[in-house]
Amino acid sequence: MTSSLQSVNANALRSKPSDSKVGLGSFADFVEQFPLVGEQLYAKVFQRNSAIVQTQKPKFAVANLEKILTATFEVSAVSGFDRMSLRDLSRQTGMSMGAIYSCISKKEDIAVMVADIVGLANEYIRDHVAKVDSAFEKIEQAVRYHLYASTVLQPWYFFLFFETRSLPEELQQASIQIETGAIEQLEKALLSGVAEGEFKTRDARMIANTIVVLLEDWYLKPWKTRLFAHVDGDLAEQEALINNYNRSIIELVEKLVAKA
Amino acid sequence: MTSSLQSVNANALRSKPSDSKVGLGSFADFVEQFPLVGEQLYAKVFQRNSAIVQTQKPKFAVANLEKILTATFEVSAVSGFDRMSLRDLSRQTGMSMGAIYSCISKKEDIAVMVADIVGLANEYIRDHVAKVDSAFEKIEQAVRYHLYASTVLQPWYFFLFFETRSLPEELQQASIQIETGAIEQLEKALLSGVAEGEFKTRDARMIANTIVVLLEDWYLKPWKTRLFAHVDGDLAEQEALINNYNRSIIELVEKLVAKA
DNA sequence: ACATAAAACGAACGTTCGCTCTATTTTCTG
DNA sequence: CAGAAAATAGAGCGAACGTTCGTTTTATGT
Repeated sequence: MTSSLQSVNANALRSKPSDSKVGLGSFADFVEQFPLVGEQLYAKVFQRNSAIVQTQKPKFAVANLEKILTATFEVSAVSGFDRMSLRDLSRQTGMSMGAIYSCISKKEDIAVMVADIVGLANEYIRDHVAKVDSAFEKIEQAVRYHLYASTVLQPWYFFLFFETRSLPEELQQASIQIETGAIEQLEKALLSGVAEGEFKTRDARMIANTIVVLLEDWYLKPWKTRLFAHVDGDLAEQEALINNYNRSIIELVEKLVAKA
Repeated sequence: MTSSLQSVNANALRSKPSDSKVGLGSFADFVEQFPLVGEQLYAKVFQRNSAIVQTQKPKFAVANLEKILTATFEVSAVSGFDRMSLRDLSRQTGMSMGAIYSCISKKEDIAVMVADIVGLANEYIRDHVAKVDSAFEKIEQAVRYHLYASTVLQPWYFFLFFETRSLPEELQQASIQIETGAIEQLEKALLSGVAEGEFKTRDARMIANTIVVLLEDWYLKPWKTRLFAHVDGDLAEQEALINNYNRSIIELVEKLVAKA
């Protein structure tokens, strides 16, 4: 019960994770700066999917998208997207069938929009990491940014993982490539660290893969850390839990690469 | 492309993994000895679920269960259990609707039987590991046995992971407990290794959790190692791939626990 | 060869699905 | 505050779902 996954110690409450000038600050800072939080998130959903969203007026569209997506996450986390009927969705959102279909045009559209946002979030991560120079810091920032983004967007990441098969075929491929892309990005960073003498490992791909599955674990099994039990609760507590898990991953990587 | 996840070197072809007297031999040995392979598997399904299986004569029941479960794995790996209609299943098995319903009594029963077998396999793993003394060997054997079992039963493990939500509530809990149980078992082994001075780590739970997610990765993402592309093919090649992945995990653990 | 019981069959059942349609209400605009 | 435009409600559509059932076929024991 004193394990790093469950307990939160005082050190973890620090929020000064990196000294790089492009480095990411605390989770609180991230939440203020990340473009896919709160109202901005659903505005972005509307903006990027105006082709499939039927409602034209942003005011209504954004509000309805929020209702629909929130309800989708709630219902389908329990029973899955396929078992969620549009009548369930109507009940949960308080919207009528017509209201829902004046916002989306097919049930599948909901899944498509989720895939789009998660893909966008991963682009942000990729772009952010590309700005970092040192190999080790690349990894540190990739892990941190990914944890932050997948905390804020936990239901989105979770949904995409489990409901990929509800997507049109082309998007299924794209969704798999998000994972392989993340592995390759980390592997590249590790290999360049080895080339520059910063790291020592023969097993870059295994390490990269380990990092990725640990990151997936964070948003797939939140009950392991009880993070999302208080999702509406204390931001400082969330911060502590993330920093704690983040540090566990980084320490693990340090041991694996025999960092110089 | 020379990474440990994808390449197979000559060393990995060895099949003498352990010197313990209760230690597990090669994958080939395991396949001969494991009670949930080939015909025995479906006989066991029938035996343990005779209460819900409608067909009485074992001869018919076993043959039909094999058809139904095989077809379920094939269809629902692509489209998910919910989207798989019993008409799909009828087409894929070559059985009529009536024939299917003279074997099972509800669609849900299929998922229940899968959960039962995976649960049983994990009991075998637990019992096997309990016989081992040394802490490090406990971990080694747990990893090896788990990889072997989840290779042989890959569609079963895969299905249970993705379709837990199709189970009755009580079994959903049980299915989660399989994972938490595995983590706790490994954590205990690690902690006892620390107590005996065999290991040195402050982070037993994180390491245990890392092992478990890597084991899950093996059966969830077989395309990463292309293992199951030749599932009907060369046993020696499978053996090599498993040993390779197994060794990657063990080496990783050795680095993490600073083994004495 | 026959009798009996189990198994296989497939059309049909009631239900629910995703989705559409239109009368009505709400919101925006001049 | 009037009129146009947009959004809504919820009944209704055909299709597909899981399941049932009366019947036929097959296997088994004598």
